[in-house]
Amino acid sequence: MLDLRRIRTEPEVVVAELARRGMDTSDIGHVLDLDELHRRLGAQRDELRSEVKSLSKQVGQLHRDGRSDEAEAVQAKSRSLGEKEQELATEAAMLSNQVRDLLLRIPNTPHPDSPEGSSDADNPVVRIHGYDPDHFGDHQRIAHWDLGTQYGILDNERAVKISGAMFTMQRKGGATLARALLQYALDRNADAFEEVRPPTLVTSETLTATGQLPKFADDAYWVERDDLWCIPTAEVPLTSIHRDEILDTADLPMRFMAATSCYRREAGSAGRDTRGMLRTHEFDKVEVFAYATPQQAPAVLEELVERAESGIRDLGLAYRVIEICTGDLGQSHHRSFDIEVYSPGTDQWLEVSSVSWFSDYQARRGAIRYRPEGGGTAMVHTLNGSALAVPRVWAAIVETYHRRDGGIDVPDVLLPYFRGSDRIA
RNA sequence: GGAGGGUUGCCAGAGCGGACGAAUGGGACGGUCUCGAAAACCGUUGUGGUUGCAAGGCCACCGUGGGUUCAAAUCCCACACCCUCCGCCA
Repeated sequence: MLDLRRIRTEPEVVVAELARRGMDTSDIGHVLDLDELHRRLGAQRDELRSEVKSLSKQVGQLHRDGRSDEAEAVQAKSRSLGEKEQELATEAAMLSNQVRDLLLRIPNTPHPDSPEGSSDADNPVVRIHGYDPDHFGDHQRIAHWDLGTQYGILDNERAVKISGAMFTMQRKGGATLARALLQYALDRNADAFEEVRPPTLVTSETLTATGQLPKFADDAYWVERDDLWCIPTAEVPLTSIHRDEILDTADLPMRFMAATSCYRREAGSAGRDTRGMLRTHEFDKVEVFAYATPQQAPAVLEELVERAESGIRDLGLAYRVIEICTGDLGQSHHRSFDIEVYSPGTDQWLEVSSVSWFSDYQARRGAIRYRPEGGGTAMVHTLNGSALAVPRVWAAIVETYHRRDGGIDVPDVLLPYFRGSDRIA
């Protein structure tokens, strides 16, 4: 959520910033109009309230003095003022809700350094590591869904029987690999991040703080009976850990990490990437997260990118880092980088990590504050990134580590998690 | 799921229709005293909205949402959460 006060004081600047996303900025004008009306009515309401209060005090005094007849007259006056105040209060509350509803749907402003662009086609590649198309042999040019079935480590046919399309099931070494990746990602970030095992069913308030609600309700699973939502990422519960709190500035940056299942309806992408594990309704991911001061945020962003990137690098996979352009930035994002792993079997770059800086956009939704030097309170900045999203990394490993003479090797860094075996299959 | 008890400021805890943004104690911060510290004493100590150049003014907030009243922390209703007991259960 953007700062209403800032929209009020420099609307042209906010509009210009939002225009970089290529979006229609007319809502800013609506907000401004409604807000002005709201403040006008609110002031009138407060004035009436103040009068009612002082009249009420008079009534009390008159009664104590035994002048009840006079009190009655004052009561009557106060009553009629109170009715008027009620009307204004109702109207003001309605306006205030309208302003908030609009504000919740307006996206974050992009960072000045976020590259200009209108779609994912414009996302610049920041760097490429370990990619040489001639380096991969024919045995690596087999898609993971074929290899997975052949070696009995992927059983999507039965996953579909159990849960329907776009669900996946790994078996044997494939299941071990999925779990090992989580353990690996947690272990390598344990030096700086507190491990958390958060709830994965959350309230609407929680899902609103990070930005999924109200606009993207269709993308999330909803448990109607209990009005709870399945998290699409651990970012959601981690961000809300300190919702409605004022953090100790000395504690910042505060870092958390969590391995959780993530649930996505993938509404609108039916029929896309249906084979294998490239797009599934449920998958596991290790998320790293931080609350920071605005001053700390840029360095933390860099650190999160470096951590996500080195995790993929140490697995021996080819990857590239791209920066998200203004037209492709998610609603809540201020600045973002994606890490894409190269899948030799499908000859595609697969997004395996997204690292983002949200400025104070989420913090304002969740009322997460700190005390800056010089007094008062201010919104913290939130940042997060996938340390490792399992399915696509799983796919890239199975393809990359397929041996010419058959079998699939365990990447060196995962050996500690494979119960003494050095083969996935 | 059933029965009962609770929810007040940073914490503990009083208040149960009118002068209560809220006693008292603790903590924290500042000061006096001291060579220094402790103790003692004095003072300060919430968040948000709006208005104002400012000083300040006004308004809201005692779990949440409604209601009664001239007036609600205080009365009524609903809901949420916490605690105890019973049931069920990994």
